[in-house]
Amino acid sequence: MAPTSKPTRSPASSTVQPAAKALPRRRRKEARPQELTAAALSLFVEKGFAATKLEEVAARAGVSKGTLYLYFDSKEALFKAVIAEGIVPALEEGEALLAEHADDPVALLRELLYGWWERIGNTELGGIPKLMISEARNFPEVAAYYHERVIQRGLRLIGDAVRLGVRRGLFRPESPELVGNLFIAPVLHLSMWRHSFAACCARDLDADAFLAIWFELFINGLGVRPAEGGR
Amino acid sequence: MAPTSKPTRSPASSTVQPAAKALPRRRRKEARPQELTAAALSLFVEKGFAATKLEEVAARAGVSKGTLYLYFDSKEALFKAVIAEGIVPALEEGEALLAEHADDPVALLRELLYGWWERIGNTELGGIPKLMISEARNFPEVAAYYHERVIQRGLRLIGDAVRLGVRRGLFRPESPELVGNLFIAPVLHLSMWRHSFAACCARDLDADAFLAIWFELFINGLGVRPAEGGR
DNA sequence: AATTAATTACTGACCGGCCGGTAATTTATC
DNA sequence: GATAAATTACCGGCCGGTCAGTAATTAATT
Repeated sequence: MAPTSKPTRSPASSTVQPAAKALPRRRRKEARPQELTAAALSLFVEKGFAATKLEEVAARAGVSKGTLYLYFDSKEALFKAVIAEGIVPALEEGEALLAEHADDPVALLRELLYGWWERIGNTELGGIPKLMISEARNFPEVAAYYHERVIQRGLRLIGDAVRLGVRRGLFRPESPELVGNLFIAPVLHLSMWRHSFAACCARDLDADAFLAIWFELFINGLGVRPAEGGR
Repeated sequence: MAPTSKPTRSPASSTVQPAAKALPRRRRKEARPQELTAAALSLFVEKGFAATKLEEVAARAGVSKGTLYLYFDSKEALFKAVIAEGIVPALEEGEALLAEHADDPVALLRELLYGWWERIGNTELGGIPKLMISEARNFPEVAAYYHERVIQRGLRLIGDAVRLGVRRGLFRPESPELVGNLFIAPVLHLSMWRHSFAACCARDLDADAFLAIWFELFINGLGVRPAEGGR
């Protein structure tokens, strides 16, 4: 970390070294942006946005810092590109599921849950929720960008699925917004755990078991009840 | 964030100014540590650990940076003191509830949930979960400290409550560790939301409604079912 | 009680290293 | 040899941590 205070003793190499040894210095204008955002993603996820040095990003992409500035105007611009490229496609896939399973809200939610896990949570992209939560307050512009293009869109999708279930009399009629937030909270917890404490000093959770229990508990808990109440 | 890149345009004042105007320079050896940890807590919560400048902490405590170093050896030492002072007492209170409600696991869980919200979540301390998740990987020593003294202890407490309910035939016999993580995920989500997006560019959630729905859904979902299954 | 001596809490200027960003230069390609 | 691509050298500001010195307080001496 380079921020205000270095991690003092970060485990990984602190010396910046090129990914590959001095290659003959190729020119590959087309491939550069992707290589840079890929390198940036893994470093942002690993150390956070503020703590990641642009020189490292460049080195991991096999390029010099100056080259990075040929393709991105600033560190924040690079950040936005990482988000746009990484998350938005997966979100579109999720929206396709809505039409596909409109007749079965429970199956839809299950597809969304496991689909998210496979396409995002269980991937390098799974570090993005932690990244955004961590940096939102210090980089409001990026946060607004993410909130508008990812969070609102994702919550609308879940909310639609919940409304579908309510309309069919499968779920109790609670606020779709709150229920949507409830639905994602445990999976976000899972991915954030993996990218924080589990990455430094704690056991990881059993993801498959966790998701299975959660889905069952959620559907069971939201379902219309027989007679008695938890209260 | 001071780290590798400044927030560039952080909303708040970036000029450091003393909390009170130049007082005659009092000497208050006894009160200093508390004043410093209090100032540090609010700044850490507001901007994160790495992004908080020690000069700011000192200024908010009405003291100079040099004085801070008379009481704490380093920035990390200050961090640990903030954690220890802020969270541990509340945790002890929670453990007292276990004995008090050993006969009624549902009531126990409700007390733990709402107690946490009142004593931590709805307080300045509510920023600590986000803080720790954000900084864990870059400051593994502090993370280990927090994991050992707060997380493990808290999860053990919840796990005990769940085991109690299982033994009485109220809850289905799922892994107490996973169920414990499930139980806390939404409340952590709530407090982290408040200290990230809600603090910069999104609406806050209705905490009371959120907690009520969550508790009902959780108890209802974990309860032994009649016959049919969600799958 | 007044003066001085010794102690201790506190200050703020300063240092060294770091990193985002820029400009000058070199190398590749046609 | 002209142009585009990439590198290297460099700048300026920032911040954790240090330290020589100052102000407040207490103790000793008369």
